[in-house]
Amino acid sequence: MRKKVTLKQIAKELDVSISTVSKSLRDSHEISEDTRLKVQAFAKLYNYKPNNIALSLKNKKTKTIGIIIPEIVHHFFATVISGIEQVANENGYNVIVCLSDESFDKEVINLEMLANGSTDGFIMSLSKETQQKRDFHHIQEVINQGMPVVLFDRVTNDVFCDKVIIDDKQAAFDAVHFLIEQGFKKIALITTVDYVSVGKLRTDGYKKALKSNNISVDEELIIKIEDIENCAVKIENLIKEQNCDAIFAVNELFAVTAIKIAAKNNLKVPDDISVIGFTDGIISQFSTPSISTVSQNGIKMGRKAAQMLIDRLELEDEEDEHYKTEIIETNLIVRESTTTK
Amino acid sequence: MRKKVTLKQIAKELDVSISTVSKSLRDSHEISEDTRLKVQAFAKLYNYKPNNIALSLKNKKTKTIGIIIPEIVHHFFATVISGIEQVANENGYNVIVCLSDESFDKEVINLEMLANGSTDGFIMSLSKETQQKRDFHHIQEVINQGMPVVLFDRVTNDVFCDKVIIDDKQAAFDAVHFLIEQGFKKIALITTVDYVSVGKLRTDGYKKALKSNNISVDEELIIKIEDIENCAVKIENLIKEQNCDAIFAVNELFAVTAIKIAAKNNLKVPDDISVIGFTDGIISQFSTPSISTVSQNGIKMGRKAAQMLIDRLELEDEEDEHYKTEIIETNLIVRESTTTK
DNA sequence: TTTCAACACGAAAACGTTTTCGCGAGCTAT
DNA sequence: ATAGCTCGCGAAAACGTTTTCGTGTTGAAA
Repeated sequence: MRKKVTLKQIAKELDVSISTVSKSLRDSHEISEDTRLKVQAFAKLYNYKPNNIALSLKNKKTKTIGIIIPEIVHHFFATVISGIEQVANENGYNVIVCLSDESFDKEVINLEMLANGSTDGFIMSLSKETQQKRDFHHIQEVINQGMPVVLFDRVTNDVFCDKVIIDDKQAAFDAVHFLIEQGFKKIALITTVDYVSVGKLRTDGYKKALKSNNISVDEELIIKIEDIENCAVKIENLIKEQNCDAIFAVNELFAVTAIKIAAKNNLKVPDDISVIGFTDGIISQFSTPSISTVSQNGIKMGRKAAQMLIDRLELEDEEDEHYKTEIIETNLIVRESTTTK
Repeated sequence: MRKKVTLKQIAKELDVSISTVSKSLRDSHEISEDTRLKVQAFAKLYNYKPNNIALSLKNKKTKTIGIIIPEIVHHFFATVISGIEQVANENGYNVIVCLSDESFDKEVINLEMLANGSTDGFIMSLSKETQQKRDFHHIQEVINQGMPVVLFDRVTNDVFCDKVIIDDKQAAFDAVHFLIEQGFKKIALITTVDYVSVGKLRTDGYKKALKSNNISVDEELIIKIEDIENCAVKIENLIKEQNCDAIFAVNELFAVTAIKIAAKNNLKVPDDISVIGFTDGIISQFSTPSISTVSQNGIKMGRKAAQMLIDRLELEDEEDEHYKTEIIETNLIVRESTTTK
């Protein structure tokens, strides 16, 4: 087993000082060509690579970005990570991923764990529980310690930092407006409970679209799902009791479930009922019928978030407290689950 | 901005030595209760937390696991990460994720980057390109340096280390055997090119099942997909020209695509043709009809891999070269895409 | 011959820990 | 009174780097 070789060992072998070795490898002009070449040859032979940990300690920079997200088994989050990783890689950064599992405590623990020197900054999306408690002291804490944080998707106004979001309200508005344009009048909404920020915003967009088209909002047509487990019954009730002609769902799980339940009740999508989802994930693309949806462009979101974080890290000198909120454009992808009335 | 406080700063403030502070915080009996409590109170006040990087350097342990996978936007890999993260967390480890993007070069770069002190060991699944080139020197290299490596799913016999796999051949055998039991005779196979190890194994299982049931293997019924882009035409040809009564697909993308194309050609699944996929991902669960499939249990795979790696890390003393290959059991999930003939 | 610059290199500090060892003060026992 | 022991603490090394500064040797200029 050939353990990694250090500067000290090279120095000893070649009978020079550690400084000389270090300088040689960094092509310092202080070192004679003779020595320099000798050292470089030796280093190459033994495959010397500087130890990252030592460098991190010395430079007070880890070149590592911490990502904290609710869960990874979720296509949208996976795409965001993918985007972050691209930009991180292009800039010589690594990413370390922690999952909060939608738990406030885990979010805090992970954050504190990584804040002790492991990362230079964070990119995160809030857990449900955190959004519910509205407790963001842990995030404020790391910001106060001088670590940049970028929030994405599930953000909050209560903490000042860079953010990357989509215009959830506008996107929902567009989707519902599209349905109205196609001639639908009785449009139901399947959304989340209000404390999930994006759910709330999409609900707002839905209502706004109806109002601006002079359709009154019927609360009977709106169902709010708490947890995914028992959503089926609620949706079934909706479909059976209200004979709506279209459904807007705030995520693709709700959308595909609605489609399945419609089929079960002998309603064909899109002939009998049109459905639009949110998030252009695997489900929307591959289900039958494929689902018209609002594309969030997770890759772009991740890339943007990473770029903002790295910019702030490399700026570094004086930190301007001028935080930005970037809005990633969405677009409506029309597929088979919608038609014209 | 309250920067993180260090031992040195505490020592200075309290006018004691660094050693005294360190020992106090670690409840050393060498320190009088007076001093100990004083230091602890002060440390708590200033929210002292030891710097991970410094600890890593000192202990020569990072408590970090490197994960290198082909891509993260892939439900199976996401579940594996999820499983790894669970066990890592339970044991006080962090995970740092790198994506090879199916590229050999990126795999090498990532591996070398992380091998320079950033992680204690690796969990990885080979990129397609790596499997094609059959070049594993980079992996052997880090193993030689004394870093444990656990390979999962896409593994190779050419490198000696711990592995976690499913019995791909057996699982495929079971799936095809199930189809035969249901009365199907003309069973097609949609698989990958042979250098993808798991694709090859599943193909073998398919053939074995046919033979053991005295059905001859018809190469016309087997199509091998190189890249996902142009799989549709090949599958369409298959469905049109061979009137098979069932299809076994080696992943869920192939399966769902087959179903879509069947529908396009006025063949109903499962009435006209039965389909079994591989990988119990989002698609299989939510497509219509839902897809019968072989469940790989990614979470379990990830948990097992992490446990094996950590065991080896904590064993540490003498490394027994006795590498194990764990096999995660699979199970056939029967849903709507299959029926009886 | 003296002076001074250039050259080539080494010593040491610094990053933040933990841990071993040593040392002085105070006490007990002979 | 003195040896020896315990207690409480500090100095220093170690992990692997980079970088500043100092220093000795050499050669050339005055």
